[in-house]
Amino acid sequence: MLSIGTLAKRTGTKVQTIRYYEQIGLMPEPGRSAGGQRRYGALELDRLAFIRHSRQLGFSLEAIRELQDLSDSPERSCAQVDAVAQKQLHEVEARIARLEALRVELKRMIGECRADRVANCRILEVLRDHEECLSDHDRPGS
Amino acid sequence: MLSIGTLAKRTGTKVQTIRYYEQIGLMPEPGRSAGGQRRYGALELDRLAFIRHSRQLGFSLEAIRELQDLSDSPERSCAQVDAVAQKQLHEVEARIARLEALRVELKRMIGECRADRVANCRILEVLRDHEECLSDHDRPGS
DNA sequence: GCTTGAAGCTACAGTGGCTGTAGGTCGTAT
DNA sequence: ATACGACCTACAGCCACTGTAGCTTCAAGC
Ligand SMILES: [Zn+2]
Ligand SMILES: [Zn+2]
Ligand SMILES: [Zn+2]
Ligand SMILES: [Zn+2]
Repeated sequence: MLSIGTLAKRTGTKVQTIRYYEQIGLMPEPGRSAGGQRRYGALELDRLAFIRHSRQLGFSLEAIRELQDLSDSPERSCAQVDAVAQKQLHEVEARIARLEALRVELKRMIGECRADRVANCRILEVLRDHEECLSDHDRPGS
Repeated sequence: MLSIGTLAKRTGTKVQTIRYYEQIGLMPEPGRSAGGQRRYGALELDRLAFIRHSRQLGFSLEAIRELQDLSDSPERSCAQVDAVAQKQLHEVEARIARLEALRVELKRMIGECRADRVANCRILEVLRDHEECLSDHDRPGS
């Protein structure tokens, strides 16, 4: 039986994160010691490892919930699992494309600056006026 | 003089977002109509356009605050502006590298799945065990 | 001048995925 | 028996917004 701290160390997770996963129903409520402290077994260790690895691959907690549910019906076709992964791949590719466009624009901006005074800094000029840009980049953020 | 709604339309911003920028001190407190509604001029329009364009290029609100402050000292060297942009470029490049690794791993996972049953779905196997992966990808998220 | 409906106002809660803190309790080694 | 680290709950905070409720103001049409 593992304490929450030991489980945390074994999976590279913070203690609070494990409690958070329990709170949102992603991790099951574990057994407790006589004094009320959480005690975990191998099952929970595997489950948390699955969650963490999926997070590292960029899956949302919602997607992970879906994958876990699917994983509990071993006889079903894995088409839905594959669909979740495909969707994740598309999202990653879309983000890459967007960031790649930003990269080009930033690099151009920086390359055009003659390292002079703020008054005629090319970077600020571009930031003030999107007309100076070559690509679109409608949605803010990354 | 522009109402907040007109300013929002002109800059492709939501009304609430403008009020939020004011709340956190990124946009100045504007004048008000007799009835207490916000009224904006060309200065505020420019300022908001700068914020929005910087956001589209992925700068954080904190970085934008810094860029605005620098922009107010036109005689200074633009080295600091360039440094902010460089840092942003590095962050974008780091994120691309990370996402690229995820992309490869996801694609491999999906490619190896023989579209059978959940019980032996390759995708779930990889998610259960990072040993199946080729790359590291320590930090969760994207 | 009056009505009406869109647009504005404040204040606050919620998003995702955690992270940090305060103030108390439990477990275990000595 | 005591000390101290690990645990507990509950809640606030992060980023950059977005949405809602319940009200007030503005502007166009008559
Ligand atoms: Zn410059
Ligand atoms: Zn642009
Ligand atoms: Zn499969
Ligand atoms: Zn892996």
